[in-house]
This record gives sequence, C-alpha cells and structure tokens, in this order.
Amino acid sequence: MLVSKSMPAQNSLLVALPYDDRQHFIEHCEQVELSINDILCEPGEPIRYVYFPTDSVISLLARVDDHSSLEVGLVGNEGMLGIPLMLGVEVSSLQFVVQGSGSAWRMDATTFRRALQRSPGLKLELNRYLYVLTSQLAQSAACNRFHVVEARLARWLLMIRDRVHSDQFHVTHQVLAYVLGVRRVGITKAASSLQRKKLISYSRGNVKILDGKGLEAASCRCYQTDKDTYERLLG
Amino acid sequence: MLVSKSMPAQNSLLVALPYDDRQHFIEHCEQVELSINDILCEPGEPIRYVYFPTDSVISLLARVDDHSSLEVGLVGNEGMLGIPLMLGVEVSSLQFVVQGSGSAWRMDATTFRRALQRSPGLKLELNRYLYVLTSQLAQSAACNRFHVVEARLARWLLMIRDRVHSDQFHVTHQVLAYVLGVRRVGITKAASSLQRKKLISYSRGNVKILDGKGLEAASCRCYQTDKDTYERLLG
DNA sequence: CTCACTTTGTGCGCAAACGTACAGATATTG
DNA sequence: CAATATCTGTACGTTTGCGCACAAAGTGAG
Repeated sequence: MLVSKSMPAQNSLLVALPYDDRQHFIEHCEQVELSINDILCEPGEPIRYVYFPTDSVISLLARVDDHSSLEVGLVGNEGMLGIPLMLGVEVSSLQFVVQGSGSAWRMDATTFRRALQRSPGLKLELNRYLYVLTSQLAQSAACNRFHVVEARLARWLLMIRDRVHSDQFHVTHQVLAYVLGVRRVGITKAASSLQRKKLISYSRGNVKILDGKGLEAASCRCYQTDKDTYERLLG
Repeated sequence: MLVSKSMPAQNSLLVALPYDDRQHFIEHCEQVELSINDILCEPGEPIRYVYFPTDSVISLLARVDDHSSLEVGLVGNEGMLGIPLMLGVEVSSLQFVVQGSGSAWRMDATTFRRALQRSPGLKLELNRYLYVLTSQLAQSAACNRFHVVEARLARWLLMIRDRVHSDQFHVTHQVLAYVLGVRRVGITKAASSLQRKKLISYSRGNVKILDGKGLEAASCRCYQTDKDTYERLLG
C-alpha cells in the first residue's frame, strides 16, 4: 500500500474518478513530500512530472523583465500541476513554487499521457479543471489591475487557508510581496492594517486567521467568484 | 464557392490543417461579417458558435465589479474564439467584443464538437493554440501589473496592427480605456505622448502607425514575448 | 552569550494613475 | 445650416504604490 501511516487528505480531482480509473492512476503514481520554497519548474523548462497535491500547495508565477513576478494561479488538493502536458506541450511558461509543505501524488510525463489516453473520465475531469484554472487566471488579471493591495492580500490568505485546510500557515511579507507583485513594504502596511482590524495575527511568518468572515469582507469579490466557478464545474 | 470576390485572408489555424480536414471543416462553416463593437458573447452566456477570424479581430474581456473591465486576450486570423467548447464547457467566463470589422468562419457548437472528434489534426492544432492563448493571458496579467499605460498602449496598437494587417485602423480613446482598464484621460495622455514622438497619429478614432520600430521600442517586451511564444508553437 | 541573519516597522520624497469637471473641436443628422 | 452627439485636450486635487534607507526586534548557530 502506497498510502502512509496517517491517511493523507486526498486530491479532489482523483477522488472524482470512477473507482477503476482511480486505482489504476494511483498505482502508477508515487507519493512525494514537497517543502516550502521548493521550485518544481522554471519557465522555459520541460515539465517532467505532473503533481496532484493532497495537502501541499503550489503557486504558479509569471515572471517578467527578469525582476518582477506575479502569481497567476494557486494549486492545492482541488487541482493539479502540469496542464501543458494535456495540451501536447512539454514546456512550462510559468514557475512552480511550493507555498505550503505537504505531500502530492506525482507521475512522470510519459505515464501521464498514457493514462490520459486510457481514461476518458480523467480527461473529462482535467479538461474541466483546465477551464476553471483559466477562468481564475483571467479573474486574477482583472483583480490585480483594479483592487488594492489590502484586498488582494486578504483574498490570498483565504485562498491559502482553503488549500492547506488550516487557519495557520507560514509565509513571510517578502514572499507575499513576491506573489502579489508589490513591494515588501506594501505588504507590511496592508498586513498591519488587517492585524489592527483583528482579522489576522502574524509574527515572523507565522500567520493566523482570526476572523474568516471579516477577512472575506475585507477581500475583493474575486475570492467568492473563484470558488463559485470551481463549484459550478467540479463541485 | 463560399469564398467571395476578393480572396479573404485565411485563418492560420485552418490553413495549417491537412487538406482533407480543412475542406471538410470549411464546408461545415459559414462566412460571417463582424462589425466593430459587436458583442459576440456575454460572460455567463452559452457559447453558440466558434469563430475563426480571417480579417476581423475580437477582444476577450474580463469584467469585474460590474464596472471595470480588462482585455485578457486578442484574437485575429492567427487564432480562434470558443475555446471552452474544446474543454467540454458551454459557458464563457469572458465577454467577446469585435475590435476590428471583417469576416470570420463560423461553426455552431454541436458541429464543432463533431469536427473535433473527427479530426485529430484539428485537435492537436487547437490544443497548441489553447496553450499559447493561456501563456499570453499569464503574460498580460503580469504586464498589466508592472508596465505603464504608455507602454501597454504601444503594445496594444502593435498587436492590433498585426491582426488587421494594416497600419491604419479605428479605435477611440474611450475604447482603449476600456480594454486597457484605465481612465479615458489616461489614454489621451499616453496617446498624445506617442504622437509627440511621431510614432503614431490619430484623429477621432482613426489611428495610424507612423513608425513601427519606434513603437516597438516604446512598448514593453511583452509584445515580442507573445510573438515568440506563438511562433515557437504554431509558426 | 554573542554574532549574524531574518523579519518587520517607519519615514521620507516621488511617480503614476484616479475621479471629476469642463471646454473646444470635429462629425453627423434633421 | 443648425442642433446634437462624439471625440479629444486640459486642469486640479487625491490616492495608491514605488524606491530607498534605516531601525528595531526576534531567531538560530557556534
């Protein structure tokens, strides 16, 4: 049995598969542990594995001008990593960075392509997921354009919470600045504001969400919109 | 013969198909004329047709907060409209607005799905295009976050030029403000600056690119990056 | 314990873009 | 030709975020 001592949280996409397909799929996976700040792929590099996180979280970052970067997607146990392989493309245009430590199912690219051929159910499911991810990407683009840092920060914290399934997690201002594409000082200001409002607390990277409802109110509608999109197509 | 008096520019995705597939595909299409500002689809609505522009140009817009909107994709004869149907989804999350008058091949959703089944070559081609479009979306997201209005405007004008295959076209400051997600006054300022530099001229919506090379220099690298991505995968 | 490092807070001046309002210029239409 | 609508230019104060620099507080390794 590949599954370890403590039964890990499962991956939603795999859980939704018909029993046989799921068994076959998982038999060809290996379980791997991902650590925070691990880089799973650099832009321009070939994608060697697909990942189905169970309790890890991975951030998709677009880099521009060699300096700046911006998160354009966030993947936890509701999703998967390695979409381009579904489209017959080997190369990633994005950087994959682990934002939350934990485990994931991993499968090498060739095996994955065979599995896709074999299981129409898997293909259907992943196509829908690809649609959701793209919709969220478009939503993020607009969000980044129109919403202030404090609201975007609130949204991001909620998104992470949903994916690590906990109100506490680790992330420094510096990293937040990186994913939101703003200055570190901009995060400090926004985070201080959220803390003053008793919505969160944090110290040296240890973030705790104190008031989820309040944080939702402080975030932009994009958080809810994303969740709705996912629910509608894969819920 | 469906093709009209003046042989229209063809659609690159269709041209790349094997002869038989292309013939079969086009026989099941109709040629339609699209007029500027036509809205082909509203967010949340079902997608009834796919479009393969020949000399028309369509803008993909993400709306947010009911007021603001932002272009996240631009489709000319190098692309197609109606991606979600490839993924088994009927609903668009974006608004489709015609930015350049002209014609396009149109096919209804059901026929399109059958055509996809029938032609693996078509599927392969469109999968690659989907990858390109997604990469460009991610690029745009970062671009909108980091680059100033003047550079983004320059980029957009070049993108339109490439898709209408002409240095002259029609677009008002108001519309530009809409697609770039800024104030109309912001466009006036940026456009005036480009005009002072003798890169473009315009009057009441009639834009003319005077110095393409200069305009590229004034735009951000994103313009070239997008072109490279397309070339690499579909060139 | 000490030293080096990481993380967070604060304080400037500056640039880009915002919201709003109004005026002039150019088409279009009756 | 007159009336109306569209398009562009300008102006003014405000907000958000940037770049930079430095200080303070917490953490961990030797």
